[in-house]
Amino acid sequence: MGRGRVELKRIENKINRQVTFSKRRSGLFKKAHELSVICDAEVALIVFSHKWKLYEYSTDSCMEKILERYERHYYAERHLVATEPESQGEWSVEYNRLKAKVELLQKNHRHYMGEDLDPLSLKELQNLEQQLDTALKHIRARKNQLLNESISELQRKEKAIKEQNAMLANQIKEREKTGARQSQWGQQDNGLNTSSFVLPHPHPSLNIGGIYQ
Amino acid sequence: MGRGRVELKRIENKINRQVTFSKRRSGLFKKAHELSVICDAEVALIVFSHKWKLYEYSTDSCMEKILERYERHYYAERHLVATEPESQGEWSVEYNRLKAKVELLQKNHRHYMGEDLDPLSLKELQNLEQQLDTALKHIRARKNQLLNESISELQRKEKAIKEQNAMLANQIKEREKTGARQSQWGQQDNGLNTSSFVLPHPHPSLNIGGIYQ
DNA sequence: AGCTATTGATAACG
DNA sequence: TCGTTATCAATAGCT
Repeated sequence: MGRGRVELKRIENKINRQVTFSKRRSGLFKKAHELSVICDAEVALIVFSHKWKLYEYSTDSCMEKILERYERHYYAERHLVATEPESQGEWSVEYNRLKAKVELLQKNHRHYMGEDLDPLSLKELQNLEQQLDTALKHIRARKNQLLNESISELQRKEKAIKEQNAMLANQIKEREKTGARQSQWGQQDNGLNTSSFVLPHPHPSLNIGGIYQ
Repeated sequence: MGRGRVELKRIENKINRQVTFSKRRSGLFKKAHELSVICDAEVALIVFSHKWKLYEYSTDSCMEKILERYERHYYAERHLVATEPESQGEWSVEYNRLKAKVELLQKNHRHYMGEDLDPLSLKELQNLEQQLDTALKHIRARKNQLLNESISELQRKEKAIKEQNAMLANQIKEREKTGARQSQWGQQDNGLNTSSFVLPHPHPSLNIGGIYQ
């Protein structure tokens, strides 16, 4: 609707996208409200802009109730009725809500581990694939970041140690010179006590790929 | 829209309400999807019919993620203010156990989505990477299986339709022959009534990758 | 934000 | 439930 048809594709122009978002969002909210009133339904609608700004609509302004019902839906009433006849107090409601949530999360998690895929549609599989692909990219980026940091740290340490080595070598050289001079008068404390050669405290282990932390 | 305007009021006629609900619901879902794609937004839409039947749409079929983000918007504050001082009974033990479980699952899930990776060690990242890699293999295998099944089905259909075409072409040829013969005696029913040419019922759509069912 | 030309959604009906 | 069509509503492109 409007001048010229619109294809189902992200609008690249930022300004245009923002304007369209604003218009369509209010249109969507209006339709959601109409559905809820005209057809006596409960509707919950959450929208995040691409900048994570939140917009929400819910029938009777009662989002929590609807979300709770949504989460409990997968747990079904069988548990509430059959397994929990001892609904002694209001806590059982909250408890069952949590229980439903756990089940939902676990189901989801199995999918994320590539299990129980049979009930998923092709579209859902494709979404899952893309989601995991993106996650994998993030994980690998973070891993590489850690590896690079470790490498940099190692190189820094290497450099420091080399410098220390050079210094030590220098000191030894000087000592030899002094020693050679002093050997003419015999062995005695030359004023350079051994503590001068003690290495600084070692760097703590970098623990690359450490198993326990 | 439609013949005659609609006022914002519950439809009393049950049948009408049901029909309108069905149509408007799919319209709303379509618009929600369009908004999410065209404007690069995240949308979660939950609808309960007045008989508590659940319908849902969410961007990328990832309702949990959006709801979690939604809850984080508000629960963040609430958590800081009210830190459950009402440990009234033994049930709170079980309840808190579940709560911890939920939090753990959610934390885990975020990691599986490539979020909140900073606190993870290199070793943990590598484990996660391998896990996701394996999951991705399973998901792609399943996806390919579905795709191949669809292709086979399409080829089967194609073959059937081709055979039908050949048959129809044959019938037409025969009919022309008969028609040519009969034209010598004038136009009359040749015994092949049109119903002989009616195609069998079409195969239902395979709905490959269909978003709305 | 406001204005239209258009397209899209859908109420009523079959 | 499904398709069609007359209407009305939403909105794309401009200003």
